[in-house]
Parts: sequence; structure tokens; C-alpha cells
Amino acid sequence: MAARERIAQFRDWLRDNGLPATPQRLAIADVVLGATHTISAEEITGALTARGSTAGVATVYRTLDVLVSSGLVVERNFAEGFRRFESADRGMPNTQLLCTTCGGVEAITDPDVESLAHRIALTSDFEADRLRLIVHGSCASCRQLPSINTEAFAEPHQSPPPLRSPI
Amino acid sequence: MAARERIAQFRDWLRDNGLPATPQRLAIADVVLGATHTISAEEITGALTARGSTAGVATVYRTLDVLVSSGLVVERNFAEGFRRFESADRGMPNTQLLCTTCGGVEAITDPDVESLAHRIALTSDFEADRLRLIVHGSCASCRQLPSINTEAFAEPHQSPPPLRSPI
DNA sequence: ATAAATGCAAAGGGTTTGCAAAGGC
DNA sequence: GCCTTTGCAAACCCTTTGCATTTAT
Repeated sequence: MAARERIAQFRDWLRDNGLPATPQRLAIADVVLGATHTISAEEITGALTARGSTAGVATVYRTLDVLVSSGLVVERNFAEGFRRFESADRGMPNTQLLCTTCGGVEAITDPDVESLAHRIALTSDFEADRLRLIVHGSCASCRQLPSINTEAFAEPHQSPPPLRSPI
Repeated sequence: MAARERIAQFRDWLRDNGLPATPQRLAIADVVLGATHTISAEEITGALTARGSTAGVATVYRTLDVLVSSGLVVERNFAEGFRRFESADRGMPNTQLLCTTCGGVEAITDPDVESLAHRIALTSDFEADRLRLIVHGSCASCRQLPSINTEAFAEPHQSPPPLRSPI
């Protein structure tokens, strides 16, 4: 598993941001980044005690915030009444944000898209193969420059317009 | 406005199910079904007091359950720490299930797609306009044709490699 | 008349916060 | 040693539940 590398990345990120690499943080990162699936705050504390180390509930939540800030972990909400967390290293872009003004495309990865699509496919007795969420709208740059041309930045802030028409 | 018709529908649904059409229920239905956007439980109580009528918090939540059961209202979760509700009548298809075998297209509407897209757009500082979830895969009919494969993971279609294996 | 809904307040569950003590850099 | 983190518990927020009272049919 690349979990060890990712923990190193977390340690580096902490150092680069002047944050202490406490044993609790590393242990929590180890649990979350090493989990095969999503994991809840409660499950994290359980996994910690199971491996000998411990961390208070507050510390778990605060560390999760740090992990999400570092970009190594993503939060996933299944409307269960609590949140789940998962390593952010899985998945290639499944979502495209298409700016109708500048034609830019931002490809992002969001695990919830996979979950939702899978759930919908199940409901419709459909076997999902590959999927994509397409969102048309206005990117931040175009909204902040209502009348001014987008040449404020030498280069277009995104790729050329999409080749394939949505639908 | 069609809101009045929908309230009549709610009243009918209550009668058909032997449930009393209390003034609180009708008032709450009026607020939710008449709202232009999503609305939270707190906003509902606020709107009620603003129009003279009142309803306890518990009644609001219990009535929301009833409204969702009737199918006239859908719950939407934006991971804000609380829930939002919306009239279920707006919703043109936002999801397409494309069968790569027969080329068939099934268009469906799922409120969660809207919720998810809005959440993603928020995170990316993107203003969503219109959106669509596209799922490529195999429809039920086409999967039953090769009767040798029960279904499970017997032998997945060797078609183009999936962008990512469904969860 | 009767079964159900309401309101109030208290409980509930996940998450956050305040503050003294502990610890990384 | 300074500044941040930790741990504990209380506080918080949204939501649900218990129970006496009110109400629709």
C-alpha cells in the first residue's frame, strides 16, 4: 500500500505549514489513509484503541479537519447523521465543470459522484460502467470579471471548449 | 400558481390515507410547496410566524415526514449540518443511463444529483447553471441476453476499460 | 366519540469549543 | 521556552421522543 507514502506526505505537509506532527495526528492519518473504505470518526477512535494508541474525540475531529485541509483526505456525506472520511488518492476525474462564458473545463474528482451513480444504477437495475457528472455554469474568474475581458490573465484559465456536446 | 393545486393534492393524500388535515399541516405544506427554493425546518417556522400561523418544531418535522411520504416533497442534504426540503414537482431528468450494448437511453430524475452537483460547485467556487449525470453501462435487458452469465462478476464486458470501477 | 395530532420540554446523537495541562519544534 | 495540540467535559445544533392536552373526522 501507498499508505506509508501518503503518511509521509502528510508529515511533509504539516512541516511545510508549521504544524506539529504529533503522534495522534500521525496515528489518525495512518488509520484514515490506510482504510480500505470510508471511515467514520467513531470507527477511527475504535481503530486507534484497537492498535494500542488513543486519541480524544475532539482530537480526531480536529485532525480530520487538518487532513482534509491537506487535501489527502476527502469528506463524504451519505446523510447518515454523521460524516465519513476517505483517502483522496482513489479515483480519476469524474466531474466536469464547464464554464459557459470562457469555455473552460475543470475536471475534478468527487467520490460522492461514484456513490450516487452507483445507487441510481442499482435502483434502475442498470450496471454502471463509467460515468461523468457534467455541470454547466460560470467559473469564479468569469463571475469576478463581469464586463472585463478574460485577458486579465495572459493565458485562458482553462482548457479549450469541450469537443463533445453534452447529452 | 401550481402551489395551490399541490396543496389540494396533499389534502387529498391525507384524506386517502385517513390522516387529519390539520391547519398546521396545511400551513406547513403551503410554505414548503410555495417556496421558490429549498427550505429548512427553521426557515419554515420563521415563515409560519411571519404569516401569523404557528407550529411547534416537532410538528414541523413530523409534517415534513408526512410530506415526504406523500411524495410531494423531497429531502435534500447539502451537508450543512441540517436538512433542506423542496417541492418535488420541479425536476426534469438530470440523469441519463446509456446502455453501451443496445444504445438505449433512460432518462431519470434524482434530486440527490442536484444536491451533489450544487455541493461540488460550491466547493469549486463554481456557479452551477444546468447539469447532467451520464452513466454508461448495461441495461437489464442486455445483461440478460448472454444467459450464460448469471450476472454478478461472472465476466464483465471487456468493453472500454472503466474510468473507475464502481464502488 | 375516538383515534390522531399538537405543543412543550427534555433527551438524543454527532460535532465543536473552552481551558488547563502536555508536548513538539 | 514559545506556541500549538491534547484531553476532558460542557456546550451546541439539529432532530426526535414522551406525555398531557387539543382537535379533526
